[in-house]
Amino acid sequence: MLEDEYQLDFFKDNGFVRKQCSKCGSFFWTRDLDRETCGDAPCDPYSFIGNPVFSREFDIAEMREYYLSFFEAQDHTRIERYPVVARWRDDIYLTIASIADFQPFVTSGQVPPPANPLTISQPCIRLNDLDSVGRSGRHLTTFEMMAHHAFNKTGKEIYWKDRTLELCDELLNSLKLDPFAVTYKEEPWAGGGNAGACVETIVNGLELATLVFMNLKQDKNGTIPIKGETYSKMDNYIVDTGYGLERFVWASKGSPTIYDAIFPEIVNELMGLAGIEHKLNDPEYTNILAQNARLAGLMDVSEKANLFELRKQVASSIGMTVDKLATIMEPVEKVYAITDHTRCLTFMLADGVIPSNVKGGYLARLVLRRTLRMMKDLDIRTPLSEIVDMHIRNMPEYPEFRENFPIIQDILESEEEKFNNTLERGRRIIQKSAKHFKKSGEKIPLSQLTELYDSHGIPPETAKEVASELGVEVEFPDNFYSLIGERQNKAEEKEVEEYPYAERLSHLPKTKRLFYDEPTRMEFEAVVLDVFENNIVLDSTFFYAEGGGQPADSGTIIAGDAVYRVKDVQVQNGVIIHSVDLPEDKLDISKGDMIVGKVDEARRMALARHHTATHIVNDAARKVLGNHIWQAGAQKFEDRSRLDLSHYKHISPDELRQIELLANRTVMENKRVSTEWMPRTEAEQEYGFGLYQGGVPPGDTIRVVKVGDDVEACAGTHCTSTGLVGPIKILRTERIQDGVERLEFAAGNAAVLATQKMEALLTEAAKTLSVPPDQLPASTERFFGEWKNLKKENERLKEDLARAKVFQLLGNAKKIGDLKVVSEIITEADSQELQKIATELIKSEKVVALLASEVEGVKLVAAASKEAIEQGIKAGNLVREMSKLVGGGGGGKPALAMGGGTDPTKINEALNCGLELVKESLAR
RNA sequence: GGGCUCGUAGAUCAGGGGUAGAUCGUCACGUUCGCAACGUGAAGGCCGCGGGUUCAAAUCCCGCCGAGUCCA
Repeated sequence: MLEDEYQLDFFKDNGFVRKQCSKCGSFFWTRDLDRETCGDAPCDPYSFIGNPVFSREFDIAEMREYYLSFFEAQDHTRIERYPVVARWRDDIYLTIASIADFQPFVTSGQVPPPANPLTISQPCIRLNDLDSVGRSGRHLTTFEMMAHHAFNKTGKEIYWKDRTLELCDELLNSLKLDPFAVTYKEEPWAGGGNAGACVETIVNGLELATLVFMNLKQDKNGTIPIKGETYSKMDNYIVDTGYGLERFVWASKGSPTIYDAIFPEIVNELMGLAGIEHKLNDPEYTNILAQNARLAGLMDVSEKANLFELRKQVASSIGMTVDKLATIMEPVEKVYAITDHTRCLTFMLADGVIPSNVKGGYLARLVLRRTLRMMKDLDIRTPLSEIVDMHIRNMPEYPEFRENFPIIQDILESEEEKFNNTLERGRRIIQKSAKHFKKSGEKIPLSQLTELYDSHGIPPETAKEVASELGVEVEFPDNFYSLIGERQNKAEEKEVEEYPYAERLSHLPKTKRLFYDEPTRMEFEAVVLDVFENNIVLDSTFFYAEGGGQPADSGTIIAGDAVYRVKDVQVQNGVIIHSVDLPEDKLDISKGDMIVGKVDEARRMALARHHTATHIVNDAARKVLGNHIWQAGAQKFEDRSRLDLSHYKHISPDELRQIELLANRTVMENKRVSTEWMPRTEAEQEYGFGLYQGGVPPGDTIRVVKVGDDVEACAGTHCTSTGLVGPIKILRTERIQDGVERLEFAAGNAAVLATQKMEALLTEAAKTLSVPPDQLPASTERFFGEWKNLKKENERLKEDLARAKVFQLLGNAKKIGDLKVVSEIITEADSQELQKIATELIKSEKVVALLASEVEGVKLVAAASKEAIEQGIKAGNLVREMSKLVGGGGGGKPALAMGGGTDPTKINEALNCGLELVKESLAR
């Protein structure tokens, strides 16, 4: 990065000098001629702790308001916060910075910003420093990034670097900050495919703001190298600032940690619940916290080794043993982390994240379970929802939190229960495993521990605790979790296949989509713009191309005498490609021809019905289940449609009926379905991000479809009024993931057919039982019960029969030595029956049984009573040899063995063989 | 999106090609004025569903359904 980038008039005019930090070597600007270091930690310590930098203390709400009104007074428009779930992005789950609100379409210049310049305080969530939260005194999972943004274009500049620095400096001056305390450190910035110059605003060791001047984009052929990539200049250049709201509040208070600065009431409450005295007015106590925070500011405490080093340093500087310090700090750190994590959960859940085991939901569960684990450690038994309630009370500026509280409470309760179940299950699994290894006297091996964690969610710490209760040792390496990470085989990145005719298509204009203007017209004329293989490109079309979960239309294209069946329609960069069945070898069409297109109306209408029905069902589900319902995916077919919804528990049969009723009511109300093309930003502001249920469409204008109370950005074809959808019948539900429920339903004709099909099934089943359908449940229950009883009785009878046969069979027994050998064919007896008879026979003394029957081939059973076994008879061996003769195999235990084969003509031979074997065994 | 684990009696689980088990709970009987406890006994199983391999599948293989869990 060129140093010219930082030679600003602002610095020159305000008495700044450029210096190089004597410690880290980076360049910075300061008014203090004697300054040698850049001001940032670790080059400078946290000197604001116990020494506030502003004229007065601010709490969160005051500071936010101060900042936003300051920039409003400087001609910025205040913008409402965006959700912490990045609904408008498909590349990230959570909003990680204020600029994320405007990516990708505003930053790329494709869509105008909601205002220019603007100011916002955007709640952000970053989970990458999870381990440091609570320990470092400054890390948070959730923070508000206060920002002012200016979106410039070549020739239309709002303001750039000088004005940005000036605004920052004025803001700080208005807060009565010592002008000599602030340094502006040069730091090239890159991220998310963009880059630019950047200035960090640092005061007394604390970075308060980052001022990014984004004017570069990643470019293979670029000439500007930054951090191993090459970049080139963009036409649009953006002022991207980030002021840490929480850090401003902290700096204004100078409290030992950021946590004590931003939510002191909740920290104190939790300290009380954990039985810790949080004596912030005791100088000795605050000194410990302050020392800890100052030193923690200098190192990365997410690593165990560093944490121990921190403890050592703090302990020695205040004259305390490391162990004692650790016993003081650990619970305090956990309280801080719990306070932070619950605030994070408040934002996530209120903004509609449903905890789950995949995707964004997993992040919520991760935070939630970490919190519960720490609460358990501290023996805090308060329900999570009560702590979240404290946060909600603490942030009245977000009324939506209170509104969504009932659902949040419900989610938290079910999550707590799930976690307790998992823990309970985990305990049992460890106990089992521990018992197993106790027998062999081994330690539980690492492979076992990784499986416990990977498959059952049992952290090795828990395994150690539970196993030690049983006296089994557990050891695991410090880098256990990173080992787990390495075990995961990285999914191979699939290369995006380039469409083979992409180059050819790029010269064609975008196809006019006339089906939007005249949704009921199915026949049209158009001009052929290009033909290749079996593909036809037209200037305009009424064929809908596959997209938004709606399959393509089919139909015919007629060119002169030739009629071609359209089998697929796809869109590539706005150009619609009609793929047709190739009749012989070549299409008899060429550029410039006029064709007639006919869309298959029945298919189109069926798809449109299912599409409109999807919007209706989505809306009904939201009304029945709650505001957190979000479409997680959808697919339409001719005969049914499916809709995946984010929901934290199973949809009950009763809820399902309500949804179905409500959906059909919307149909019967016959509401007009309206569609309208709107500028993206305007649509977002009017309807919110609920628009993006079905994904985020590209482009600066989006098509807004209103179906009853449902408003979505959607490019699909719809019925013109809800009445045309016809009946809606929900067919089934399925849980496709934890936190996502799938509804399958049919609309219109398909709904009637589906109902008829179900009715036919019922009638057929009822016919078999000769009862009317409404008696089916009672009858099936009765029949099933009877069947069970008969089965049991049958078994009992077989046993009785077996017992009855014993006497007769023993009478026919041959004497071999002093053994009675029964060798018989029992007609019609299956192997189970043979077994029972054999078992009965060997209850008598000195008996060997060789039984056979001719059922599904040949079944053989041999059995030997205790005395026979003692004389060397092994039923298993007998059966094995006998079975070979009948063309099969068999085996078993000395007392009882089963076998069989496929050749019934050899039954007698097999039995004789058995007798011979018994003789042989005895002879030995 | 990728990986792993598990579905057996009302509950918790064992078994892992060859006679379906344990503990708790339930019921009956005994003991008791009654209860708890105890003793004796009994009932309770489409071994998740569907295919395949095999003489034989709860057990092995494939698919489906359901539950859990880790990672991105």
